[in-house]
Formats: sequence, structure tokens, C-alpha cells
Amino acid sequence: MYIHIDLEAEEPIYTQLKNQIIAGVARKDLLLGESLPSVRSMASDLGINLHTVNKAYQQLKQEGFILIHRQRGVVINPEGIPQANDEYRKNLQKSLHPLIAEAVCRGVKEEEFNKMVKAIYEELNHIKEDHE
Amino acid sequence: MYIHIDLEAEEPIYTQLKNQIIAGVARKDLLLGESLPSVRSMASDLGINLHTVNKAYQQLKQEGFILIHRQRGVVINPEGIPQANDEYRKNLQKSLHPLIAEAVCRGVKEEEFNKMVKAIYEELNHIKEDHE
DNA sequence: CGCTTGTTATATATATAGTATAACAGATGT
DNA sequence: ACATCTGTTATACTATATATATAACAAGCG
Repeated sequence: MYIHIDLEAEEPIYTQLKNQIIAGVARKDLLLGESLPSVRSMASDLGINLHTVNKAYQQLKQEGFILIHRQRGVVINPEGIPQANDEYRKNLQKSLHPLIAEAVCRGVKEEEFNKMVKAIYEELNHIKEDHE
Repeated sequence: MYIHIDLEAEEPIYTQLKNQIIAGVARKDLLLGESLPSVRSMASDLGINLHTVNKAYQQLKQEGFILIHRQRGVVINPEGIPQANDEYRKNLQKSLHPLIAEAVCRGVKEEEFNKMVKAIYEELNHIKEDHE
């Protein structure tokens, strides 16, 4: 899977990496059980430090997206990603609230907001060609 | 308007303050043209430093939520908040994307997501009692 | 004039982000 | 057995962001 890091962005590198892996899982560009590159080779590929990759991997592991076997490496959780629970929903609501508050101030109605959400859902559901 | 700061939260204080003011505008708890406390009195009220308040105010000014007159103080933009434009929509989409990607991974369908959005829109539209 | 306003300038402390090396420990391949 | 790959841990360093503490400046108002 192609991953692009913007070193100039204000978003931390490990966050960019995390989000792109999560997006890869969401759009099934990364399948359950699929391997990810080792911290060293991923770091080398992206031109960043291995600790930065490790930080992203550790958080993805903590959140249930990946499993890390001592020497077999890193794989997308073959059991699937832990489904939404109350704590997750609470946090999602907390993240969504300020975005919607500003949207309301700027005149974005619920229908338009829903259209943006729909567009993102559809983008993530696009069928990908099997390449390679 | 009541503002509550959590000093232990990972979210920066100036961000908490910004978001609560924006939410106040969204739910019309703060009206256009209404005054905000001076940086010093707001800082004193919240038990934080005046520079932290100033940072929040500067960003709110930059984003068009408030006007700052040299000595008359700080007011919610009487002309109204600048309406959504292409740049704002692009940024909103950028903020929304990772949230939805994770939601997809965790089995949150578009309908449930829309329900959460709807709940927040409704919370912001609740009519407030006029208290003083 | 004296007060309050926002503003600017330093200085300091702490935390986070990122990099650079180095070393350790477990599993694999030859 | 041995070298090699894996994740992991430790240390050190730089840079930036967050937050505080003082102090001073400049403009308007009563």
C-alpha cells in the first residue's frame, strides 16, 4: 500500500502514518491478516526514523488494529478490528462536537454535513483494483 | 456564559477555550455583538494565564469569530461569522476523513454516524432559557 | 491624569515530536 | 551453532508547542 508522508504538515508524522493505515483497512486496501513492513523497512521506505514508525505501530496495537508478534512481524488483526463500544462512541462524539459547532456557525446545515459524510463513506467503499 | 477548563485534559487549554466559545456562538448562548471578558478578567476567572486567553482570542479573531477593538474590548463578530468557503470545506473534510475511516473499521454504518451528527446538531439548536 | 484595554517582549518550565545510536532478546534460516 | 532478522528498550539530543510569570508599551475612556 502506498503511504505518503508530508514532513512539512503540522500533523505529526506518526499520526499521518496511523491514519493512512486505518484508512487502508477501512477501504480494504489492507486485508485482515495482511503483513505490514517491519519498523525498520517502513522507516527506511518513508525516510523517517524507526522510532516514529514504532510509535504509530504501538498505538495501532493498543487500539486493536494490528498484532505484533515478537519475530513474525506486524499484521492487521486477523480477528478483525474491535467493534465500536461505548467508550469509542463517547470519544467519537467528543471529536465530532467542535467540528459541528463550527459548521453550524458557518452556516453548514445538517443536510450538507451529511453529504460530506456520505462522500467520505463512498470513497472508502470504492472497490480497489488488485494491483500486484 | 459558563466556561469550564480541564487542566488535566490532553487538549490544550487555549483549544478548550476556543471550542467552548465557538459552541457558545453555535447554540446562540453568545449572540452576535455580545462582549467577551477582557483577556485579564477571563484569565482570572478561569485561573489561567492571560497569554493563554490571548492565544485563543487571537485565533478566534483570525478565523472571524470575534473582533478586537483596541480599548473597547472583545465582541462576537456583529457582522456574523464568515460563512463556509472552499478552503473551510476542504479542511473540514480533512478532519472528518480519519474519524470516518476508523468508524468504518469499527463497524459504524453511515446511518449510525448520521444519528450521532443529528444528536449534536439538535443539542446545539436547543433553545436556551434567558438567564440574566 | 489614571485606569483599563490589547499588545509585545523576555524568561522559564514542561511536554511532545523526531532523530540518532546502541544494545538486548527472541525467533528463523542456513 | 551462527548470523540475521524481528520488536523492544535505553540514552541523548534538538526543536517546537504549551503554559506560566513579569514587565512594559500604547491607545482610548472617564
